[in-house]
Amino acid sequence: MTNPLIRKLERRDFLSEAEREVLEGAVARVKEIGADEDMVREGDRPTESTLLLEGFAARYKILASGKRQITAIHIGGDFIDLHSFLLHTMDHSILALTPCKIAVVPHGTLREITERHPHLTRLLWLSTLIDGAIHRQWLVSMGRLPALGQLAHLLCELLLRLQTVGQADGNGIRLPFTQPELGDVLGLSTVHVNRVIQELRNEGLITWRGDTVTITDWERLSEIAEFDPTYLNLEREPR
Amino acid sequence: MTNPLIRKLERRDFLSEAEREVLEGAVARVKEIGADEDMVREGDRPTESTLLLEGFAARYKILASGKRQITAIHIGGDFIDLHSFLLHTMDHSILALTPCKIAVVPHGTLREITERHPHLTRLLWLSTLIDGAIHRQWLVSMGRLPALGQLAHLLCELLLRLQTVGQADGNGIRLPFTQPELGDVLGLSTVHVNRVIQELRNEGLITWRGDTVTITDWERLSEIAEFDPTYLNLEREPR
DNA sequence: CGGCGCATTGAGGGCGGTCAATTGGTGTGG
DNA sequence: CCACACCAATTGACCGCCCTCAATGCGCCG
Repeated sequence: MTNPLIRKLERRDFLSEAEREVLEGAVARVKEIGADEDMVREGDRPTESTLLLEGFAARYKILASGKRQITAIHIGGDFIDLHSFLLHTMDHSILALTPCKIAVVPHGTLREITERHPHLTRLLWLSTLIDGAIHRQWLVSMGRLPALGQLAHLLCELLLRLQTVGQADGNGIRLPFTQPELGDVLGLSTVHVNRVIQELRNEGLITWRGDTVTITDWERLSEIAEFDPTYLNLEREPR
Repeated sequence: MTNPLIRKLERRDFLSEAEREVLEGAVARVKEIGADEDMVREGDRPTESTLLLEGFAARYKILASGKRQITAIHIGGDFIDLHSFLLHTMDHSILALTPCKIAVVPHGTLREITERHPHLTRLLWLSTLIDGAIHRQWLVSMGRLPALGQLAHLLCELLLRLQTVGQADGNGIRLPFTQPELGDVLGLSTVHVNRVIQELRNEGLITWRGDTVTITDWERLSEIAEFDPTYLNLEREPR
């Protein structure tokens, strides 16, 4: 199996054979994580970073009220806590939403990459910049879109991101999120998430059976979401 | 005047004399921008990045409804669109909230830094990671805090960030934002921003005269905000 | 002096929250 | 094998935070 990070980076730039080998060689070991298990916890100071190979993971913070806000959803190919390489102390936790397979990369290896492989370093940097661009887009959706548009936007984004790593089936994707989890992503209550999902269904924009979501009317869905994929940086060009 | 970026980075790590010189030398020229002027526009493909020396700037997107969401506030020392070095196409615009003095750094110079100065590269990368951490915190505030807590959190954050670059006067800061602008930051209406400010005032937590805000009760303000500065990465340690 | 945008205040309405109950699927222990 | 617990999905009733609309006063600038 090809490392999905390589697939993700090659969607944005060209990797040399040597660079691919460095990436493959950076993996110290592969680990399995159970669903609902924390991979990293707030306050930790990890000495290695984890690359998500399979499964879904989420960054989150818990508030004093017990409420939870999920700030990112990660899929195969995402270098989940590459951040901790430079940020050191985790200011949030990361949770496996499904059983996950992860590759572990020691921070020492990452440091060596920054010392010896400038182009590869730029691409790793790029992947964290794309994370930042996604954060900004979520801020826009949360701040200024009604709940319906916000959910529509999330679905548009996830379809494109999953397509990028070959995990979409046409306009259908496997989305193993519960409605309470979706509420924590969107900053909404479970009840309201349920109603908004039904509205998208009733309008004929999506079908949602079990954990499989199919976008049946991309045109109208992306219009409701005011979706513009620029922020996902899907252009392949030298970086 | 010392480059405030150097001050910002030295708050997080130690720079060598050579590195300081590289940073100083990276500036191609210094420019002045008028208040309310766009520094970069959505869709642009800049060939240079801008470092904010003095003033306040904001990243924002405009929606179909005409609504605006500000996704970041930048202060002196922030390398505003360092992102464009790797992201290439701007997916949002950047606005000068006040008259600004900026330093222009060509992308070619940044590329050379990544080729020759790995440690400095890591620190520039770090500064974009801190931006990302701030985005995540804003997501938490927007999603799960009531308006009062959200505003309180913004004030706590800005006080610490301005202190870091020596722009605070004790617990007082100069905040040249209008209430409509604040609304676009917080995702609230102007009317509600006004009411929430008054509540903070009436509770004796802050004073707000002209564009000078003083935090008179940090204890209670940070409690309302559930403020934890970890995400700002104010620790000085090797990166 | 007149125009414009910001700060402020009041009135009324709606989007989304809370509380609560029902249904159904799943896992567990008696 | 069933009783029971637990959680996700769904629905209804009601509530409240925050929005919209509107008006007033004020400061700044042409």
